[in-house]
Amino acid sequence: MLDKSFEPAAVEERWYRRWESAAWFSHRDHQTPSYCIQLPPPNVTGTLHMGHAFQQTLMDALIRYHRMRGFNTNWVVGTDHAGIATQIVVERQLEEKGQSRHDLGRKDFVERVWQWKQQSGASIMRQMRRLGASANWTYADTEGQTAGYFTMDAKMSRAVVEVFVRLYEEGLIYRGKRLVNWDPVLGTAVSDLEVDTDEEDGKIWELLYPFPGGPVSGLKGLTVATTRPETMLGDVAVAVHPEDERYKPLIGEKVVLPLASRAIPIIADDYVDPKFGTGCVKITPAHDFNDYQVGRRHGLEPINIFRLDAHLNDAVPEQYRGLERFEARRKILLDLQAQGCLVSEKPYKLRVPRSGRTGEIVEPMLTDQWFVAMEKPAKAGLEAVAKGEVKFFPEHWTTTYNQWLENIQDWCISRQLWWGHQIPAWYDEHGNVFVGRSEEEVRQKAGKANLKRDPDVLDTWFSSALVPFSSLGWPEKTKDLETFLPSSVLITGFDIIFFWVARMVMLTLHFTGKVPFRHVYINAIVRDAEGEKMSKSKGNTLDPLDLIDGITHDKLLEKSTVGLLKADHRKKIEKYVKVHFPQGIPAFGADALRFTFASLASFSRTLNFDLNRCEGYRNFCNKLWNATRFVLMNVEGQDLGEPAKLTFIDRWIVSRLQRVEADVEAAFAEYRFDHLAAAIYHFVWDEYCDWYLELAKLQLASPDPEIQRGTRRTLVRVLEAALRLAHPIIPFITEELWQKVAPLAGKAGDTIMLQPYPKSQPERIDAEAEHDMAALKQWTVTARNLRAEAKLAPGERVEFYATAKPPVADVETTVAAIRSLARLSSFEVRDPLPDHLSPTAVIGEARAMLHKPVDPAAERARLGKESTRLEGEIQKARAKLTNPSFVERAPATIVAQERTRLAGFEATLSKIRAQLEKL
RNA sequence: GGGUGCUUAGCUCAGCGGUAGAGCGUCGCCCUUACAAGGCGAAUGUCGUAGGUUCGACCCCUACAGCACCCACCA
Repeated sequence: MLDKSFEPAAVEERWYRRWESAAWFSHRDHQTPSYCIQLPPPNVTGTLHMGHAFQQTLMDALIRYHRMRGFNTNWVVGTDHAGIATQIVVERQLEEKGQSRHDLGRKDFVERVWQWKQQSGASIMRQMRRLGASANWTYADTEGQTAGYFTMDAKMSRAVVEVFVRLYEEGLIYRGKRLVNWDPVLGTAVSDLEVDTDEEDGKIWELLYPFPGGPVSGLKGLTVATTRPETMLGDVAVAVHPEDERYKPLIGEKVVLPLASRAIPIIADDYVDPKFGTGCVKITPAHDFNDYQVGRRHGLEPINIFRLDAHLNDAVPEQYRGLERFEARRKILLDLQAQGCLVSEKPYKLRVPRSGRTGEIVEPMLTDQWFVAMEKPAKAGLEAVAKGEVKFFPEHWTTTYNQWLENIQDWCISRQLWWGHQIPAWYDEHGNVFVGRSEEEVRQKAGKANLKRDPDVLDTWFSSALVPFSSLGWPEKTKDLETFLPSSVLITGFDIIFFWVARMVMLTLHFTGKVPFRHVYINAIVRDAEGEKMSKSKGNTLDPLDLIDGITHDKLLEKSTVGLLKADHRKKIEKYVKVHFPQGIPAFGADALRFTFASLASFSRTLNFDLNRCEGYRNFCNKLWNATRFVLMNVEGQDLGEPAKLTFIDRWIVSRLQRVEADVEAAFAEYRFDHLAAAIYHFVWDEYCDWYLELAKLQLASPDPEIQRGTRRTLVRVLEAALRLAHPIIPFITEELWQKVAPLAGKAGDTIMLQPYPKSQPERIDAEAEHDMAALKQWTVTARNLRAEAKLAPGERVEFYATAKPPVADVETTVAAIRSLARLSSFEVRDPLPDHLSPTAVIGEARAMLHKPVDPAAERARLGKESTRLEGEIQKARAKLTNPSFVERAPATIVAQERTRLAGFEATLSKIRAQLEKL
């Protein structure tokens, strides 16, 4: 006997252990068609958030669905070393102890990060398991932690080195001194994508650069505008537009750079917009991307004025050396003012480039870096999508992908960090570069003993980009590469289309000639119930585990505010938690959470996570639980054998089952998880529970044992199929219930997760049964309406009269059902209806009434309202039908349908009018 | 500057060239032995605005407005 309500905690733990220890998550032979998903490897920077849980729910649903359909499924999982992000996490930990990574030294620091990685990686994998992820934990599990791969493990690292060496040998990786985005706090280059430029309030200054020989035609000098006055010390020219009449004569002349007392040329370049500001632009090639290009065009040598920590270096006049950049700005402005060279200072909105990781303002910095030439790979990447080898869902993301690849820049892949794949390049004492798979290989190639390895590491996305093939054993020619590449679908967020998706396409194509995946499903971004971005500082983040296990208000508050430094943040969060979670969060269980995610996964861009929805789906789980409980109570130990008779009610639910199975299959095929969740919900609750179970109660009481047997068989078989149907979304509860139901349905097996997925059988769709059931429902609902109208006492039963029998094949069964479901004491056909002042209604061709006195005024009001509605409908339908162009041009079926509707409305209206007369 | 998405019930969202839907919430009545995490019933909408195409538009087209996001080198 099942418990009275569904308690997820015990069920979940028990079944997950069983599934995993039985190795049911592993891929199978290579005979059957394969279905493979690559998990976007979570960063080992902490724990999983709602976005992860959402993605993983969808992936697991797809994997379970295809596994049940007999595919050789392989959900390849792993974790990402997440270079910068992880290094920062560990550096912060050291900071709390008053240490820096330099106190430890590189070797010990890296050792420290590895320790952290073990801890974080383990907690991530625990979370995924709690959610029910049927991932292939033992696949590519080099470190033996049943956690899949780690992007820095030995095997993955080998692939990284191999790719780097090959790209270098092909000339697609090169090293050079370039202007790159520099994070002065981290002391590393970052890629364009890792820089966020937001508009901020700042200032713009106008500076006067005087002519060396005194005023020229009334002008003291040229006035330039700048938002970064401190960079003036690195200026090498002033540029004007070549066609600008004001300055044309001055081109080739010089101005004096104040403070630095250097003379710099006036040059002409199209880049200058003569209409903006004064039409003169200071050129600082070493510290501005545009100026760098201008400088190159004019053969001007950049002057680097910053040290790597963004303090001024020795290239500037002595009084400024060593100053931090903003301190330098203040001093320079003061000095310019003193010299009369500061023309103006105005407030200005400017776009400030900040490092995505530290929030620090990045400094364009001339440094030696490694790059991947992207032009050729980008072309291939565009082509693969254009040819449909890779498809985006929703499709419009293709535009985003294309636009980025069409304007791609070379990718700076070197980072001046300690945590990551160290670049396999060595230098001799002359600075010559040697790239190879190992120091030994390089020594031999170079013929030199004294080599020094490049200290830099690779951008973390470099190794991520290889995952589709490196996780399958590349560079070995493995069977798995043939089987699981391309993978079936990638499920990921739009924020990493550039970082990751595009780069995987390019590099996988380049090294394997295959695309990495056939489909890309871009999932919605999870927001809170009000549509606000989830962020720690707002306190509106949710931990998926808290939704599964529940959490008290106090604990939640404690958790949300831990580690917060700012007092006003703390206050805001306390308020948020108090308002939104006054009672904390109840334990919804993993299934309810998963069902919520699925039902919210439409193709819209954001997903507002509403706790109320989650509660609704927990209730759904409980409904399913109790329906099973009912079935077991009525079927266990009872006769399920032949001969059995099926009524139209039995055939109806079987017919509905075929339809929902087809709907679910279609929804899976187009990644409409919301549709399939709704289809299952509606079938189980509104059809099976609300109607079939209620009617089954009657049939079980039938004197005919064949009807009883038929009902029991139908109850059990439909439920068993429904459990399999729902399993990919709600795996735990369906497994628990299936174990009890399956034997009764004549099914054997250790687990539901390896059972065949229900397949719609169109030949079992029964139009007659559906029609008759629709009539049964309609008559029942009408009778119930009349009951409500008549304000009957709770248990009160009344007589029911109708002018005709329900238009069904099996009148006897139908009438008995209506009597029972609408609680009628009798059902009699009388035409005309008895002359009582009772609530009446029209059902199709028939009229019906309850034998119960009614307040004439209330009844008049109700019928009046109904007749007004009908008059409106009639007017609309008539207007259509009297419009010749509608009758001529609309399809015949539509015209006929409209005629039928009109006739129906008119018949109903006349009956209602007759009743109104009587009142 | 370029691009994308969104605008439908109080809230969160589906939807389709032919009768506007769901969940949650709201309002009645009911503890009817599967389930009160429940049952039965009810109310609620100029489908952002203005045009156009069409016999017919919430749906297709155009413009506009508002919201959100992405990309881009204007000092």
